[in-house]
Amino acid sequence: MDFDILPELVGFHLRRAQVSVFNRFGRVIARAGVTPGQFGILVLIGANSGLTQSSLAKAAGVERSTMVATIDTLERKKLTERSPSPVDRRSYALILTPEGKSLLTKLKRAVREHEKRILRDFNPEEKDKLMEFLYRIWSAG
Amino acid sequence: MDFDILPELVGFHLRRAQVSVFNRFGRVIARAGVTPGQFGILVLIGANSGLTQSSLAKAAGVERSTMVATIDTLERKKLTERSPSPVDRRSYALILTPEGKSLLTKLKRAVREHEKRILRDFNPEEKDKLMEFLYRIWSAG
DNA sequence: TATTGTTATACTCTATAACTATA
DNA sequence: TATAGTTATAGAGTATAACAATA
Repeated sequence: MDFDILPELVGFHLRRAQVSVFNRFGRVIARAGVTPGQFGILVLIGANSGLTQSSLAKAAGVERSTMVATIDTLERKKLTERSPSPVDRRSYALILTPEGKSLLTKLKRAVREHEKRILRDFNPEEKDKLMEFLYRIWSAG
Repeated sequence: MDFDILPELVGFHLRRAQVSVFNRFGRVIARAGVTPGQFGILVLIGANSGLTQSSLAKAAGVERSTMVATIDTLERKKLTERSPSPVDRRSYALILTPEGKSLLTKLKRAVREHEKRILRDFNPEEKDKLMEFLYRIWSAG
């Protein structure tokens, strides 16, 4: 198969690497019943307890309406809760349940292991360079 | 907003950079009525004229059944054709129409311009390093 | 008037399983 | 028996537009 110009394109390599990493990460955490996207949401709620769905949606880069089903799913799994906001009766203060906190701790360990495997033949300087390159591509967007 | 461990994860930066690049690329070629995925398919057909849907699906990393609708779409746009295979009556020989060839030439120019913009503050050594890193991540998967 | 969460709806991308016609 | 293309179907993931409650 001739891939023509594709192997010269950073977009091609970027997508192929990202799909590969996401698939592997997805398999690792599927055992815990969550997806890579849900992991990200749990991290954000864990580190910003009491935030609203709107600010969470903005941080995750999706619409408010999209976040509704995401939070519904996490609530059904008993990982998060919509607690009433003390200051604004329109909104909820999102928090992790004890089970959510406990699972998040385990997931963070799993993701660190996964990252080590991804970067197992990168030395520390290469890892720094990679992170810097990816950050520069994103921030130029 | 506290992103906690996310900015330490290569998976996070990889995804964020890829989404950013794909969105920008998508806007560039949307004027021509095609998506990034369809661009990739056009490149593969262009460089491997007469290939079958099955081999194309395998190269693109999707199921045969998924490729049906993709080719239907490109055919509706008059960019590709299912011509009869001279050797196997079960399969088609996929080819670009003259319009498909002409559009692909323009799209390749657009993607090269787009790549230049993405990498505008990468020097040649950095670009090589980036491509190498992404290739290593994918090939280790 | 503006914002928060929600619903209804639709569209894209993907997979699995079963079918048909060929090989 | 096995393979190429297809269909039916389902499930993520996403967006837009409109709505009620509240600010």
